Amino acid sequence: MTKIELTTEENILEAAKKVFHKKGFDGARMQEIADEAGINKSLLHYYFRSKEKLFEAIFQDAFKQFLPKIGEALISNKSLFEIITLFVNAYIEMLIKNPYLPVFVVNEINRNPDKIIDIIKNSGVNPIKLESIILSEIEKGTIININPKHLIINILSMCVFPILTRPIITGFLFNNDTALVQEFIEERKSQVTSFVINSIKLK
Amino acid sequence: MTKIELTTEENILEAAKKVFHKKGFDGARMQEIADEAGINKSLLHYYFRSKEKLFEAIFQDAFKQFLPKIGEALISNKSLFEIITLFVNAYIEMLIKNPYLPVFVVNEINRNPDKIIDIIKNSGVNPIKLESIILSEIEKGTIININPKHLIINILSMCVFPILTRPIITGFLFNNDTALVQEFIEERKSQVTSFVINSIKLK
DNA sequence: GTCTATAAATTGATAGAC
DNA sequence: GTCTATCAATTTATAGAC
Repeated sequence: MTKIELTTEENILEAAKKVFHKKGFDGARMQEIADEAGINKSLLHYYFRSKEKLFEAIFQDAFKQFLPKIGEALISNKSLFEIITLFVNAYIEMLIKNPYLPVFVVNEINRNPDKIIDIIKNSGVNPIKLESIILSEIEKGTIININPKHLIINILSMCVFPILTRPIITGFLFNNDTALVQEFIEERKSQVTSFVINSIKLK
Repeated sequence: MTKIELTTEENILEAAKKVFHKKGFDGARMQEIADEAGINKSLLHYYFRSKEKLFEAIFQDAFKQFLPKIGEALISNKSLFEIITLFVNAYIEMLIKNPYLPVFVVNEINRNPDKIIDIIKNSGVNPIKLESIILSEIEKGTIININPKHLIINILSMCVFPILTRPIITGFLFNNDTALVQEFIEERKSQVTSFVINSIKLK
């Protein structure tokens, strides 16, 4: 970890991310963000006009990161199985590094769908394009006939859900042994990949 | 819908459930719960001592309901495939009827894991017992060799995730066509079932 | 740009009449 | 049991000195 000199604005954004991700909009306090950033509360309003504005900045970032990116995995004509393998590994790895991200995004979107829709519109994010790839693989006869939307949701579900419910899993499946849970989450990368491929490959 | 005469306490609990599920603990207001119940704010404190106490009552109920119950599906020596089919159908059906339940539970548990652990302990809920059934099926050679914990999480993931992320799915996969999304969620029952069985059955 | 002081509004909770 | 009135604490936001 290199200690980099941050501008005040970057400093605020980092502190706000930490607090908003952990407590959500309703639970977060401007005072706590100021303390976390080591500055005065008024400065928050000086840089961002209101709590809402500051939140929007944080949420946009979080949402973009949460959205599945298959860009890198798509390069250079890889097979669907390779794409799935690469994506699952990269996505779970990102989620491990940002454990609060899924709860934060999912919660805020459900609590305030209307407000969020506007934020998303302004973020210029595009829907994923994996669907057509899956369809062409079905036509080619590489995989079984399956509704691409369901396949996509199946994959995402199995990546994100364990992160979302980690505290419950820890308690109920692993008797609060956090080391075992960490191992379990790591295993998901290979487990999800093989579970999916096993289900859609032609016999 | 039959209009049943409710006691004041039941009335409060119903209103509190509605508000807490939708807004979470931090977002919920005692005033709003009182309005929803058509009573005075002070009465909330008369029946339940504080906002926290009222919340605990609601959360315990929600958590119990959220926990997968395979009790009914286990009766009378059904095969694993039948158990999975019955469970997935019943669980998704329950989630459709309680769309705010998963976000509510997942969010509160992540925001305040310690507080929640106590509540869970007092609720007397037991860990699920599907694991041993899966293991015995593997020994019998009915299904492939798979880590039961991963299989269980896979199934739960694919049931719950679409409900949790419904607003995002609506926007990105269905261009905000809510009727299509409803149909999609209904399809999950059969899609998840066959996806799972397809993956674990011996070829 | 950054701080102190304070306003203005909200909210959980209680006291007390009926 | 139910209501009115009100307190006490919190919290976002602003005014103004430096």
